[in-house]
Amino acid sequence: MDDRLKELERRTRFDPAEVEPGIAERWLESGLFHPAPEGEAAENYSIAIPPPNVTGSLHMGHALNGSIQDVLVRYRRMTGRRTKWILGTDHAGIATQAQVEKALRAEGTSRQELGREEFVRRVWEWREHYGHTIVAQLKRLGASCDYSEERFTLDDGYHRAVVAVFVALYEQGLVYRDRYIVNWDPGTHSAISDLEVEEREETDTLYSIRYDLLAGDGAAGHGQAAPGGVTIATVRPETLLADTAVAVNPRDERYTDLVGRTAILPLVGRHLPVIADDYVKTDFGTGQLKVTPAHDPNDFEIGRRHELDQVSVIGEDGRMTSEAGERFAGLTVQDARQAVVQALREEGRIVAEEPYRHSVPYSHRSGRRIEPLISLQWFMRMDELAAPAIQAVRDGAVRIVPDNHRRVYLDWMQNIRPWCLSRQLWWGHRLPVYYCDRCGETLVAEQPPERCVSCHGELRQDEDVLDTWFSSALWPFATLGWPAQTPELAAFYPTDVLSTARDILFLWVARMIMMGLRFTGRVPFGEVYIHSVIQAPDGRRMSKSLGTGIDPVEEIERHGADAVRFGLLAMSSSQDVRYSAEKVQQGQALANKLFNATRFALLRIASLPGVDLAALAPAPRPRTVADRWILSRLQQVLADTAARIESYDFSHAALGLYDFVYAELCDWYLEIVKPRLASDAEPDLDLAATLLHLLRQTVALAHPIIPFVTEELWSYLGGDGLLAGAAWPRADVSLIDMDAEVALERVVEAVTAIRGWRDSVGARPGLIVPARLRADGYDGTQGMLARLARMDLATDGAGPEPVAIVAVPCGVLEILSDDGLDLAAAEQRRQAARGKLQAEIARVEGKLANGRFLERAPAEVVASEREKLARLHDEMEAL
RNA sequence: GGGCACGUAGCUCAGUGGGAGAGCGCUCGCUUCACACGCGAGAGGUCGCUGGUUCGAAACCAGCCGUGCCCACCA
Repeated sequence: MDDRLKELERRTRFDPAEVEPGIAERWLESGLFHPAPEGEAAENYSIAIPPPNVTGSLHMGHALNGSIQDVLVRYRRMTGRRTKWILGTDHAGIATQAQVEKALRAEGTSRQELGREEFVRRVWEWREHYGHTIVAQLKRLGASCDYSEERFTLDDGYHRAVVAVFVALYEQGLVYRDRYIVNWDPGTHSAISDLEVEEREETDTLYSIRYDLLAGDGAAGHGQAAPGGVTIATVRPETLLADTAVAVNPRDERYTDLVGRTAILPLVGRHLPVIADDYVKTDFGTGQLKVTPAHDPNDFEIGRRHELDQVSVIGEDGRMTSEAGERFAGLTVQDARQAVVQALREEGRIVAEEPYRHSVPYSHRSGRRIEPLISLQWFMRMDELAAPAIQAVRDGAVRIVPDNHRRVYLDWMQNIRPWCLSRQLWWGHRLPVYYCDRCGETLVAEQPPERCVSCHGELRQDEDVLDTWFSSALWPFATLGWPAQTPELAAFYPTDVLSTARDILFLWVARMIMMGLRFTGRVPFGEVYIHSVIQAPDGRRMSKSLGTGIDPVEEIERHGADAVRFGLLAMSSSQDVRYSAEKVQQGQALANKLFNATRFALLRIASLPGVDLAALAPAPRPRTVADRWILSRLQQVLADTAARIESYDFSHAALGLYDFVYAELCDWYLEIVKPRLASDAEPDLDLAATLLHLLRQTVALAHPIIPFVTEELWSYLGGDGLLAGAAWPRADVSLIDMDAEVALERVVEAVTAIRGWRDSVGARPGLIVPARLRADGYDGTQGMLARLARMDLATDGAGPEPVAIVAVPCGVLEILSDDGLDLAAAEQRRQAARGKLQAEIARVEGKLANGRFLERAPAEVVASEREKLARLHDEMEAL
């Protein structure tokens, strides 16, 4: 026995922490993860990783998606495809800037103090320091990304792609600048897109407020209030200061005579035209609406329709502006609300107050309440881009799995709205937009122009940066060198699949499809796989702030990367799932089981007299029915696993593997062949070759799911090179043997029945019980039955009368001695079994006595029920 | 307001038209010469409720109850 085997003999457990890092290192050094950019995308296999935030660390979502993508990538690599998993990180504008600003505050400084250039330099420094954490964690997970070509959404090449796209879209008229109402986030001090807003249900007070009408429409008695007036309802009285109209529905007969008159804004005295607009609901409140174009998205639209003035009373700092009047200027929105209510109350204008439940917009980024404001921003018109992206999903050029997300995608795309692209941040792709202050010219260009083309004046670059998702939208092709037509682009674009959770379906996936089609003329990926969201074990969101997060890295340290991968894959499904520590445990157990099964087989084979393990060629050389059975089962699990991986059914792939290794390979096959491996027996070279073959195929089959332990075992099983680069074992239909499967199923059932009986009569585990088998279909399996059930089977049919009978498939086992058995104890159990059987017989008999059943059920179902009844009667007989 | 899921053993989940399953937990028994992160045997379920379709429903349909998520501009 060589030294490695001796060392293996001492390792009674698989210790992940001991071997996993070393194996990861060997993979990286092998170059297997870095394919040459050759061939065409159609024959190659590629996945672009959803780029994690550069400041982030691995969370459960990353761990699950990393496991999923790695299964796909490792499987394809083993099937011989040239496979590339494109890796990189996202600069994550707001998130990263916020982190660095926080650090600066801790240092007692701020980005304003440092200035833009220095601040950006500091962020790059930060990225250098902390930006590699998550990549290192992906390596630890075993993710077989192409680490030699890590991209970053802000590196030079990527920036060129972003600028080229922005300029092109501007020239095509899709990107434009507008003073428009945006979702202003006072927390990040920036506009954010609709998708970054989350609505929260809150209870506020709904105030009904009376506005006077100008007497005689301002003709006579100028400034005098007319009787009656209008009553509006609002939850935001502070915005009243910015009202510029009152609106009613044109079909609202109560108010037709009001239209065209003038209301007087309380506290301010501004004259407000009463206008008619379809937006106003006649059945809500009084049917009279205050119109505040500068602070409400709906009112903004009404304002545009009616060319109303825009008065802004809330500033970007979330405080009231001077436009709000001396009395309120400088107050926070909250304080202003109280102050306005107080003032209105003093004037007796509040006619009703009631609690009101409604949804309030909050920033997904900062958690602050969104302040709708009018602001000069860059936008992108989406309808023209959406049309082909809708078509691509409709006609299947992009297939969304599971397909219930398809409609969600289509619905959203069909109602798509302009995208606010600009962000008032410093960290990101600065807009390639240059203004001439002298003549007002706006230039949009890839290269910064020297001077204004019109007047040769000085140019000033726009201060804003692009929404991070704008650069992310280019990910599948910008990472491969686009706009240059690189070999990488030819070899790996379009990618094959995009795997992600559904929360970024619109934010990212839809935009990639639109941009991919627009700029490469092709879909960026053929399939989108939407995976589960892993919730905390109690069903809540996993989040740091709730304290419900579970750190996958800690789990890896505790249980091994294989265990975590297996667990996450086994948990995953087409819907959200709770984190299951048991599944991880199951994965750890599987790794250990496989390790020990291999260890056992190798050590036994090596100790067979005259056998040279190194010279033994693995091959299926079945000699017994059990050999034929396990080889047949192996083919089935090979085919199943391949099919399940290809159809994104990872939980069944993982659990099917577990079942094969545990139940069939270890519990039955290895137990059955143990005597044939006894070192004092004549060496069974066929068995040795078969076992080696079996283990090598099993380990290869399991590799995409649990790569570390299988790689480790591969080195003992004499595989050439690394398993990560080995061939996937294809199922061989010629090895499928239904006769052997039937025979073994029968033994398994019989042994299980006999063990149960033994337990019920209190037979000591070591006790060999004399018995006689009177049953069909046990040719070639009697020996294993006797040994596994601890029976001494009589060979002749005659002999003593049985003292007890045990039912087995297709017959009975007669027990010939009651030594060491408490037969009476079995009685209760037998009664229970009889009761169960009786009920079942009654059920089947009832069925067969039902004329309608006989008449309408398919003939084969009736026949099988008849057979079943006969079998049940036999079993009853035996009992 | 609209949409998508889900409700099966104590827990987490499979099962999509013909005798209710797994892992964990629980009970009992085992140092059986790979693994005690092990082996063997068990207990435990009116498959949310009510109707319907069907010879037959955990599965298909409808309604209800409960839970989760997404989308949405009624002040």
